[in-house]
Amino acid sequence: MKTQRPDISNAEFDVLDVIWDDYPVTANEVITRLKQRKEWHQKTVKTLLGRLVKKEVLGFEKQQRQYLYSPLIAREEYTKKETSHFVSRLFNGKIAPMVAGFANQNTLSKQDIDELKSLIQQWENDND
Amino acid sequence: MKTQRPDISNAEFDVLDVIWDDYPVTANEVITRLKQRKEWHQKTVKTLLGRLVKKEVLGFEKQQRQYLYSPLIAREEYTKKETSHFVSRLFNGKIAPMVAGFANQNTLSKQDIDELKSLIQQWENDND
DNA sequence: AATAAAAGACTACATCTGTAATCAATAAAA
DNA sequence: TTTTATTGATTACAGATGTAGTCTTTTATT
Repeated sequence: MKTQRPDISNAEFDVLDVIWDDYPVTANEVITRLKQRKEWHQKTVKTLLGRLVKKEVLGFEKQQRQYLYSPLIAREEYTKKETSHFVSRLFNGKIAPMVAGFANQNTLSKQDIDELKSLIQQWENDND
Repeated sequence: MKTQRPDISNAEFDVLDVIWDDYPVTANEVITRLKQRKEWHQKTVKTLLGRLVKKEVLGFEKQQRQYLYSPLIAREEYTKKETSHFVSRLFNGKIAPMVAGFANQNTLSKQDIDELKSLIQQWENDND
């Protein structure tokens, strides 16, 4: 059984993303949060919420007439899987070339470097 | 003008991927290469080639009755842009958390670590 | 020369996506 | 209590995508 990733579209991801920030949330709160970044009609957001529920990416419980949505997948789980998938498709599963490409396209800060060093340090502690 | 990424679908990417390996190529050669990894009808491959041409991701020149296809975008260009986009969407543009997530999901080899170290080394040489 | 095979062009069609509008049920307001 | 507003459910619809099939034009074959 291959590790499966739920198929989340771009628009759906934007919705999920603000829900991960803090949940459970009502549809209205989601709409409000998205207003900061997107120019979506509320109906659009509701459609996306419905699709995420159908895809079993979101769950909800009723609070009177409204729903309180919560993610059924943790952000970390999702990003880890997507990253593996991405690196495996574009970089043959090799992380260094991806970082190299990123560094070549973007500017790395001292902090980025320090964090990477720290990761390496940790790996070396675990693997001596 | 925002840096634009040509919109290449998953299936289209698989086609482009084998073309990047070596080109120019005829449709038949592309079909042959893809047989190793996909179970696609040749008509399917031809459709994808046509769509990539329409999207100006591939160019071609006639060789008698056949076409010889070549990419109009370098693999490196494409992967760099996709990576930036990916990291910015899923990790707020921060590369270290993405590497951390990857490392947590996958096993890093000594070679991966060495390559990362080397990248850091290089950055430090350039930024002292 | 008539026929078949092959290449690309065009067409097909179900599903997914982006982006809502309408409908039905219910709660709030007048 | 009749009206209105609000919530989720259902429907809409064009363009993208996966996955081919048919049509037209050439080039091989017989």
